[in-house]
Amino acid sequence: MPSASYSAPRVVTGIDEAMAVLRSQGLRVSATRRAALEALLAAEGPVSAEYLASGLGGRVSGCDLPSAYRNLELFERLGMVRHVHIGHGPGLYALVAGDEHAYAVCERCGELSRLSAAQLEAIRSEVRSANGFEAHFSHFPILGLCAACAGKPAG
Amino acid sequence: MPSASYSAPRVVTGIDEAMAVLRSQGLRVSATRRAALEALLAAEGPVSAEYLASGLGGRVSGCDLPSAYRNLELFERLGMVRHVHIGHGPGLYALVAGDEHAYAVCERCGELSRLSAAQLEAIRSEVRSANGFEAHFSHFPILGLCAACAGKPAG
DNA sequence: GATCTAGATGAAACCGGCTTGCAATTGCGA
DNA sequence: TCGCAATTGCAAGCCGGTTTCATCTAGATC
Repeated sequence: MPSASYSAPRVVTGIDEAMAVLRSQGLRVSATRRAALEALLAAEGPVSAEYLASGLGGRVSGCDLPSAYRNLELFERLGMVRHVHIGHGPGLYALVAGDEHAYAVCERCGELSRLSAAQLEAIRSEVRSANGFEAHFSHFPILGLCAACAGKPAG
Repeated sequence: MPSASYSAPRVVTGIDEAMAVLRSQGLRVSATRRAALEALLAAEGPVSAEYLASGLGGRVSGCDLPSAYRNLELFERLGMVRHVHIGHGPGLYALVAGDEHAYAVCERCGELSRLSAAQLEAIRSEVRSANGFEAHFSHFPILGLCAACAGKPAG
């Protein structure tokens, strides 16, 4: 599920900055959009559209699910938000952060491991020399076997 | 969507070999399973469960969709089949082949590029040294920008 | 401040991919 | 050949996500 349109990342750190981005594109700053952005800023990690629409479980103000999807897609197009797919559940959305990172998931035990920007760059450089692709690994996790499971025979 | 259970690859090249694998596990060789395996052998590349259930569009005998999914999942557990997710559509299933490979998809123009086993091994070795993971890239494609799109400014 | 209008919202229905429940069927060992 | 558990097909259901459309509202214009 590659995003329909890829856009340059745009790091926003506060609600006013985010709303300025909207206005600079001639888009409206509605109560719903403000709520969604505030929820994203308040969230501690990537959250599902449903959780966001519920106002992080009631902690902040929410909106209906289709609107959440519409706005998340918009924010993503503007480069303020990215979404990841980890596991079988829904996609998880988060504001674009300064430090890029990615996840690796063990297919056998489910262990989740985070790769730093430096580690990613080494891998990316290997892909670049293989086929010229400028890869990022932020949308899908890297799948495989963690060190512990790789040592054991296949179940 | 990592597979629920990872299993060692088991390359089968013919229908008899595949049925022997089933029998060796105490599983039944039903007409439906034989049909599914013959369709997979006849398919020219990864196919969706729906296309498989239709008997590759009527060319061979098919079965109902839930049975197709059940059997594909079984074959995957036995290591004979793997499935990939490329683009937004359904997962695509194929018999495990001798030559491992993976895909890279450009997020902007959609270009699909195949990575050889040797190229993959170089990338995998980089991941291994980063976090000890034994990565494979056969379930999700590697996403990024192809050489051509990476050169142009973000749209 | 009142008016106007395109852009945004919410409610409901819809969609595709996949799974589950269950009665009917069938492979295959005895 | 018989018996029964594994397997099947059908129908319904589930879940993540999208579309439709009438209503509402941000914000430009007067």
